[in-house]
Amino acid sequence: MDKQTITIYDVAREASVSMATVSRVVNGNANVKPATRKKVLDVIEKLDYRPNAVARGLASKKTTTVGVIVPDVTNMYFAQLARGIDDVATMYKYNIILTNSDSNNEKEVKVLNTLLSKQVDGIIFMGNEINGKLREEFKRTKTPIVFAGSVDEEDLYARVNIDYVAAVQEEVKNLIDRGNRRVAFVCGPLEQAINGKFRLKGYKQALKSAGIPYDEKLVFETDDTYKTGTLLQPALMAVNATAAMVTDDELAAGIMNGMSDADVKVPDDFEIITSNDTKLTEMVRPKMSSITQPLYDIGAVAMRLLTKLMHNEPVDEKNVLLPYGLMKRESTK
Amino acid sequence: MDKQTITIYDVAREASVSMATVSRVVNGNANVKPATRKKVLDVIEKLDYRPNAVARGLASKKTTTVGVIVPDVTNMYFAQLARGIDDVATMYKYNIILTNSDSNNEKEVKVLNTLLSKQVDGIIFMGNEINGKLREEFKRTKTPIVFAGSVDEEDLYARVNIDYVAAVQEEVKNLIDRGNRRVAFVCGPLEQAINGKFRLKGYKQALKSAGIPYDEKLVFETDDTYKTGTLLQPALMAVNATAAMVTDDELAAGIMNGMSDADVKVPDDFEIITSNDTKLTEMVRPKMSSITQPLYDIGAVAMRLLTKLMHNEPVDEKNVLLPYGLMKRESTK
DNA sequence: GATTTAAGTGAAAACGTTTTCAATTTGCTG
DNA sequence: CAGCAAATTGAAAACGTTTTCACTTAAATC
Repeated sequence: MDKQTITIYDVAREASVSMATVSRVVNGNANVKPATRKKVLDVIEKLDYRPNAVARGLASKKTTTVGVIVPDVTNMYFAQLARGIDDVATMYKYNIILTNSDSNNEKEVKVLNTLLSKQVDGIIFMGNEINGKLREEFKRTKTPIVFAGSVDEEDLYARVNIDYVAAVQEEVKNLIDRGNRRVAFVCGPLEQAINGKFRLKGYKQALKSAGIPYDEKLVFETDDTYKTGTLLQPALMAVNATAAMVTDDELAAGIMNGMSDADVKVPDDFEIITSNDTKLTEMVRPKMSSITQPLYDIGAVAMRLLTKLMHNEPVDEKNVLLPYGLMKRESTK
Repeated sequence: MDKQTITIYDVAREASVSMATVSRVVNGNANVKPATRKKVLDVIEKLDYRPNAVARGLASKKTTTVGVIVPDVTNMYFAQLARGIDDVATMYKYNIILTNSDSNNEKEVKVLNTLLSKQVDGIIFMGNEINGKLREEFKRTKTPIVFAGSVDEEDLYARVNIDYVAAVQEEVKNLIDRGNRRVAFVCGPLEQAINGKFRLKGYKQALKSAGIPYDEKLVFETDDTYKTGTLLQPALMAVNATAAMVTDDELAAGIMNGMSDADVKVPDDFEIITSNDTKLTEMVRPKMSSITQPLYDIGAVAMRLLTKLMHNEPVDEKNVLLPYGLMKRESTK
């Protein structure tokens, strides 16, 4: 407990300079005579002095730490985003406080507040349902926030995404063009804007363009889990769907395996296209065709954007859309 | 920038008490008259005061933050551990600074030092090669450290694992008993003690018990990636292996898919057993048989152990071994 | 060599808490 | 109602930095 810590004051005394000077050399301030700098550096080395980041944070009001709120790191989609975030954070000398929210609103609010109390310099938020309470909390803080892979209907916050509407529309169109008249839309909670307002919109637009009436029975609102996917086959068959546009890879994998287990051949009897292009798409058999998103980059760009915000640099566009694509694998014809 | 923050002093003035009293009510200290407590609480509410955790950390020398060093969150094995850690950390009011090391020694040392400079109250380390420099750094800090899913040959640090030797031995024995005379051992870097000293030992012991001579050609040292796994089929066939004990699920999935793509039937022509029992084992086809490890629990128990260390509570056993098992799925006969 | 300017340095005041210690109140006991 | 212990409170000193401002010193100019 009584660890005798070496402070800046010890260094100052030992090098017979003032704390201010030590602080200057530690922070690479130019206004120090080379000779003094060397002297101080030597003492630092000798005493093995390590600046205390907490004290530094209090004095400078910068913690070089950012908060990252994620639904669940255990989901590859978010894990890959998180990795992108951490890598560029490290690049800019920031660290990340990572917290799992389970997309639970109460937890999100709570964790946001503890992050703010810890004086993080910025926040990256993932999660797509920004309801009243949470939005309020977002609004009252001056700490920069950016959303990663998460939409903001109100267009208030910086964020980086792909064009979900266009991507889904395009792929559903492809499905239709290949002869599928009954394309299911299997998604996570519709309350989440990314599903309910964006992807669903793309789905509807594709139907409309093809002159196919929208049939509510074809949309399946789920919880985005593998398990749920495996149980969906009977329901999908019951509505005569011949293809599905799925919004999550684990969910899609579940559906696909459920189909295979029920002897429904993918893609011959049922086509599946998924949305996140995580590693998983390559690991399952058949490999899943997917909308491609630069997951790592979404995280990386979001973090980069956040550094700009934190340093008061101008940002040209706060709604960043990264390019998407289609990776045709084996779950579509 | 000039965000007018409400400090404890503002609250004290407004409630006409001293800072000390405010501090007491904020920290739930019992020695406050109920009436004063209420008065202070009201002012806190009214002013919307939020304690500054950085100042608090400086004064109390506790940051309620722990550092977590992980090779790569993008690997499900670690993601699941991390999730366990975060959940119990939250339970005990801690937050987690998560950093990816890529098992790179230089990065590990660097990140450890920045975590220490940030005055984390404890550290959870994942990674299995504790070489000179890193070990040195570990030794010189008084900050509690626990290893999660990571062995320590020197038996110095608290850690939570399963009995890798026994688990591997048991499963290799099963493979042999089923008639496999040529069982390959496919692992990550042998430099890492968990592979080179523990699992390999179990493998050798199983061979020995069965009177099968150890053949170096049957051990494949890899980098634990899916991609590498997919390329291994020819080499495995070349040495006439009929089964493989694999140390990582993604790697195993790669091998299995490589086999299937080369028309080698799993498990009829080649049996595979993997080691981590991540979600992935259920998603691939055939589903992979695996040594089961309570991944989430390893993380959770590690964090729980760390809280004890941080609070100077006695710990009965610093080398915690959680139970393992075997989940027979479809990649073994 | 006197004067001006720039470079280098230090003293001390923040930063927003916790914590120690002493002082004051309060509640009991007899 | 004196006397004492217990319960409440406040003043002020940490905690380990950064940062401002004024002061020296060294260099540059004429």
